[in-house]
Amino acid sequence: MRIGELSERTDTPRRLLRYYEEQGLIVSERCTNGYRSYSEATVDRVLQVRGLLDAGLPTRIIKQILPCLDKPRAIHFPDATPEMIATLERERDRMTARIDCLARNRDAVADYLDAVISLRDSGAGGSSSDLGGQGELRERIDERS
Amino acid sequence: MRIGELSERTDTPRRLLRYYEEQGLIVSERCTNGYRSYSEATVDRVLQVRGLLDAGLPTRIIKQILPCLDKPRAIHFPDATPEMIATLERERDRMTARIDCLARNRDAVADYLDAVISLRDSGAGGSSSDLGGQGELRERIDERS
DNA sequence: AGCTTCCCTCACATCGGTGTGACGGTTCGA
DNA sequence: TCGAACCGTCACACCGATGTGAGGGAAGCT
Repeated sequence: MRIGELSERTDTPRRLLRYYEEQGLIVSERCTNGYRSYSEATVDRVLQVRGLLDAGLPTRIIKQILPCLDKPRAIHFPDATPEMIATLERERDRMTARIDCLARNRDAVADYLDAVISLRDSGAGGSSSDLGGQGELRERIDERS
Repeated sequence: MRIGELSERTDTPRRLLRYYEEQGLIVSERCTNGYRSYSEATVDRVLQVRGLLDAGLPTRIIKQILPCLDKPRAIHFPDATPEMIATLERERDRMTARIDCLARNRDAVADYLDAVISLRDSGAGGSSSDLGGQGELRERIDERS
């Protein structure tokens, strides 16, 4: 498939597809005219890349973890140098930290929404003040990195 | 506490603390000389902000969800306009998507690491090829946004 | 042939988070 | 009283992800 179709199917500007390729996140072949040609699998790859980018990982890191993600999860581990392993372990832990932070805060937002919605549905209209209501709000302390 | 201490305790450049304040993510009082003065709670707030920033949320969004996160989780819902609620719901869902994407990929990295390490420990030294080994690698397909 | 639509490369612009330094005031200990 | 260490504002610079457009081929329709 050419870049236009890939762009549509992934909802990603062509500009960015070329950029991702330049950063080594996706690959393409070239037709006899210079057009880029992508395999079907690139669609998922692009979606994956964009998800990670959106989750705050820089292209540099994404590029490093991509080899872990290759489709048939074959047993072709590259050289797997100790530094490479250390890097992956570090990134795995950073991802875990991100997940925890996001989850905590998402839960807080969700709780807030649940409370405000049940409040609204049960009649009470106004804004601030009032203590000693019937809706119990559990504590939620967050910190992190 | 003044900005220097906050900076040390949160491992955050003063520059950024001022920036976060400018973006409305933290607040400060001012001493009689113009020095900023922070409450103890600001330490956690800064950590929280940095965690979210690191997880890919822009300050604009963080600012919007912060009211949901206030410490005693009091019942002082502000006006809570419908648009505000809609925004929060959207962000909650985006955070969930991020979490899922990160978790999937983190698990893939973790599996890869487990495999490569157990392989190394069980003797086999080399690089690529070989199919039909004893370490079963489960499939792992990811996509997303 | 001409027109439209796709593709190419190149390059400059923007935006958000961050680094850095200039320049000046305050606090405090030697 | 001097100097070090702290604070303030302002402003320019950087980097990574992204937008945008210029200038030019290639493919396909009519």
